[in-house]
Amino acid sequence: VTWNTAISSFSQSKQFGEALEFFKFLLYMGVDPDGVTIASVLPSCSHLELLNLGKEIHAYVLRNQDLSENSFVVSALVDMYCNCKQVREARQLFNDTRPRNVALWNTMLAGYTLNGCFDEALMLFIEMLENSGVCPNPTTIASVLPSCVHSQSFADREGIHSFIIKYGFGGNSYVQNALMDMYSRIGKIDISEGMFDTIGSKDIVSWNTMITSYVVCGRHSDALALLHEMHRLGQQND
RNA sequence: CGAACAUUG
Repeated sequence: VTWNTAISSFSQSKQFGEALEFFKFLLYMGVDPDGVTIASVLPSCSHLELLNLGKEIHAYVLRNQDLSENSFVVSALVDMYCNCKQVREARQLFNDTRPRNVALWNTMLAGYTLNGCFDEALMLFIEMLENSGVCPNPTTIASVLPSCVHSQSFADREGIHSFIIKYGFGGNSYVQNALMDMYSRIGKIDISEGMFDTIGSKDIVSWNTMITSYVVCGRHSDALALLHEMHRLGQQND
């Protein structure tokens, strides 16, 4: 338990290397890791793209009934495979896993989006809505929105917006930012502008999204004005 | 008690 808190504090402060070092040290000491340890250390493999270590951990998980049934562990494994560009492996694991909770679906959707498999992401999203019995949450929406933007075969961009409102996710800042980004990418920057003005708590991503939207459509003076306002309000950026 | 997934760059 003490070890787990050490590992999770490492990985939550983005010190992935340290988390892994500590994990290896624990194994060396003969401690056998539980589900929390595994789920805490896997994001480190994921972000550092250490596929081989991730596979070793997967092998270890397969040898242990409790670990294989831990939903946190399975999601973390799927995420690790996606971040290492092993979408096939991730999907395999996803297919073999039951029951599938929201986070597992979210992980798979985000993985498809990350790897540019936009149509697959949308297909999976539809499958989730139709026959999974699992309800989407704001994370689901924020994972799948970029795929709506980039997929050629998805035309109904406003449809997804009303869908979001219907589910009551319109107030989530991740969703708001993703929607702003979507509208500016399809050339409806006036809608992005309107959303930006009504967002109560603008974060760095909101500002960045709006500023770069102005830049890409050639409204450089608006971009600069917004940049200055951001600095005036004391936001961070780099 | 503590652990996994998301939006711009």
